Amino acid sequence: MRSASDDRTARAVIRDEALRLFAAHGTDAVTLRQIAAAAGVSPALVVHHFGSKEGLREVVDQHVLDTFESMFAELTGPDAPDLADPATAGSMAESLVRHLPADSPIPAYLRRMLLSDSPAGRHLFERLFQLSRGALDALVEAGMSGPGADPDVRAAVLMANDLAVLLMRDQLRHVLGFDPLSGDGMRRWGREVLTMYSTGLLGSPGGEPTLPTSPTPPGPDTDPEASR
Amino acid sequence: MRSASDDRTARAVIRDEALRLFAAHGTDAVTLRQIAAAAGVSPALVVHHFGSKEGLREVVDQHVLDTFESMFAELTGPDAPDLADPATAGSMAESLVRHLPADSPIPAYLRRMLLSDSPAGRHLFERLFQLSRGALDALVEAGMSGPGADPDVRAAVLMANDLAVLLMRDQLRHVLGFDPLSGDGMRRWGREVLTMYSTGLLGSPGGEPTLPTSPTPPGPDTDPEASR
DNA sequence: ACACAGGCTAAACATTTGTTTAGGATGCTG
DNA sequence: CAGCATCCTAAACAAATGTTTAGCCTGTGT
Repeated sequence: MRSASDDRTARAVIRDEALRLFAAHGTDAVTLRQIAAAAGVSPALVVHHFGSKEGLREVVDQHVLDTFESMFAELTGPDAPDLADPATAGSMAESLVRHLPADSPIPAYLRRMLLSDSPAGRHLFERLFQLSRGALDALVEAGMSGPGADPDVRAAVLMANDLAVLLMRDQLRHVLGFDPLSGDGMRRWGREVLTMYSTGLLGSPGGEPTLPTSPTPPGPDTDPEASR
Repeated sequence: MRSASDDRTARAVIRDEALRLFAAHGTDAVTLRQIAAAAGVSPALVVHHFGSKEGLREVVDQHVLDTFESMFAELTGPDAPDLADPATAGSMAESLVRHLPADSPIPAYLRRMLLSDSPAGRHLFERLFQLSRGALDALVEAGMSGPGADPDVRAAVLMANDLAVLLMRDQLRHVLGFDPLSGDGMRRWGREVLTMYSTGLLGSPGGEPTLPTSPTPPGPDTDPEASR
């Protein structure tokens, strides 16, 4: 529901409530009457402003995509944070929740877009893949990663690992007991991931006395084959 | 539609077609009339056999869960394959598609279960987490992995990385150009993941920065590393 | 032969859905 | 004030959905 004093136009209120409901339950599961009720207007007004439910969905889609793009413009823009600095080199999912209020419905909405096979979802996924591909190149440039046997696949693996937290956020919170996208959760999750990225599963993290003997991984190979 | 000679009972045909349609489009998006048409029966017969659409959904759910459990019984059973052997130690998602016909709707159905927040989905996720937790213990026991700073989180990270391929299968196929859960795709994907798990992103510390050119085409099933 | 049970269907039903229609209120402009 | 555009609503509408009703058909046991 909206508060009594709200400087947003009714159109904006409808759009925001639709975004919230779509993110929580999926576009198909939400009815025009639910949206209208949440926005405090009549169902007919929703259609009046957006033409149809599909029209509303497209406006919400674009609104979320615009937010997404403007948020990542500063990550790839002129003064982008240094990817080589492990303090700033967070995951894409982390960057997302860090730039948004904690109760923002946008991460959940992006999750639904990524899981759908709509054109918008595919476009978003391609954008993220480009982003990951560029990030891998930057890591290689900085000497923090090898290109792998197949750089495209390596970039996809890194992206998949990253997005997995966003996609399974609720289930992970349930089994782990904390939200992996909360401030504290991101630290705990990120520590394991960074350890894995830097030394693999066997690496010797500082301060773990109970580790088995094996001093350093054999490191038998780097890039046995060229990229395709 | 069903072929003329089909030894399954109509009840089984309905269940199988419902599974296929549910996996492809989601339970809510599929109507009783679609299921009936696909099974070649009347909508009323579906209700006659299963009471309601919800009853049908529960039967399909249980059918898929039974298949899942029986499939993983042999992975944790008396003569379980050796987790320490890299030739058999595939991911959970891999094991799934390996034990199923290529056109089975079950992976897609499990995907939808994992992404839903239904009790069945949560239960399945917990089962997978237990499985992953046990697999990590076995890896540590075999000296192939450290426990990490936080074993629960490490097990969750490994599981998330694993399930990510299942959840984003279609999108990954779209950007990579191949199905990461096909036989060939699993090799290409698994190679990157195993390299990462064993040595991290940098490989051997003195790794050469330039890509060696190699005429070797993709396809050989030789594992490049994996000490053993 | 007869009754009867089970697999099965056509048709109707109640509800919900997105959408349209017709018009009310309010404020701005000549 | 008159005219008019804008924002908005109540009510009706058509289509689709899950479900119920009533009954057909076929095989089987007595």
